[in-house]
Amino acid sequence: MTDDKTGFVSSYLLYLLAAASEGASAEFHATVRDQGLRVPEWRVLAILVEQDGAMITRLAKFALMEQSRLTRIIDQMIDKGFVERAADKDDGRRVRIWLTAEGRRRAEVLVGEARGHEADVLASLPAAEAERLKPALQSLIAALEARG
Amino acid sequence: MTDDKTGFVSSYLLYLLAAASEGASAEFHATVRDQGLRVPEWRVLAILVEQDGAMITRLAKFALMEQSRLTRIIDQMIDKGFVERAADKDDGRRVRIWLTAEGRRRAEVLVGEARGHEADVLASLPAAEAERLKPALQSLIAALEARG
DNA sequence: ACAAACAATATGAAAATTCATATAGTTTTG
DNA sequence: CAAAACTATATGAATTTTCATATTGTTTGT
Repeated sequence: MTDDKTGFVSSYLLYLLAAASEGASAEFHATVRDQGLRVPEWRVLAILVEQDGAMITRLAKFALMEQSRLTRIIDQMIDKGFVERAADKDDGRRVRIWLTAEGRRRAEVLVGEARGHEADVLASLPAAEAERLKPALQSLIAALEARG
Repeated sequence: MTDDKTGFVSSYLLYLLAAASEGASAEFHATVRDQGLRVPEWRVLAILVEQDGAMITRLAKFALMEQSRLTRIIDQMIDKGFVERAADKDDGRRVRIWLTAEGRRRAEVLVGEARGHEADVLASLPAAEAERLKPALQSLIAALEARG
């Protein structure tokens, strides 16, 4: 960050993406930790709010993490009383994860704060740029997916 | 990723940033690993190509990782013969990291491939969007830094 | 209906990461 | 100039993450 605006790294797309992601997330992650949650737990909760009962594999894909890691995070979230495991009755291999009442409460509070923080970040950009940012990212993500 | 284009998460700025970063990086990280390097090692090499002799703290900031983690990664890179440690002679607390010949060779090959991959990713976007992507990210990063 | 191929999750063991703090060197202050 | 405050790096110990693979259940092909 400090100086060196000319080198390879500081104008390299993958670095810019990582730095933007890191920088923006760090702000909100402080809020998450203040509420006694770890970042991966917050990610799972956020997904479940709208996809309650999702299977492990799907959660892992969305939360951008490895399946075996997610499995262990779910273990912890169960211990903390945020979610529950339940076997899918049509396909015994599948395990579906459901929010508990407490989990949903926590998730909803955080989602509200996340929306606020997002608005805040976007507000710190020129309006024209703020408007184009999310579509640009969505289009990049779609392009990446399209290449397999 | 699969469906659900409407929920909170899939249009949440921080998620889009993380997903774009993850998705784009995953492609290139395969190349990095094929060359027997770990991702954090590649990050350090890329920075050193243009900031050889940087101190630990600065490297950590640029490589977006914690100092104590970087210290251990440097240990490994020394063992592999990619970099060397040297105390700063003006300030004995500082440790500067220098590329070895082998380290520079590796770094340069990878930087070349990174440029190629970046061009490739940008080429998979409409030209108008490709053009605006990096400036948009730089402006976001700057805005985030400005808020401290 | 059976074997083979496949899919979803879990788990052991090794390795990496984090967190708090120790250590060593430098600057500031009274 | 000594003590206090600070800065840069390293390190122990606990925790997380990864990687490979085991386990369990399902689908497909014959």
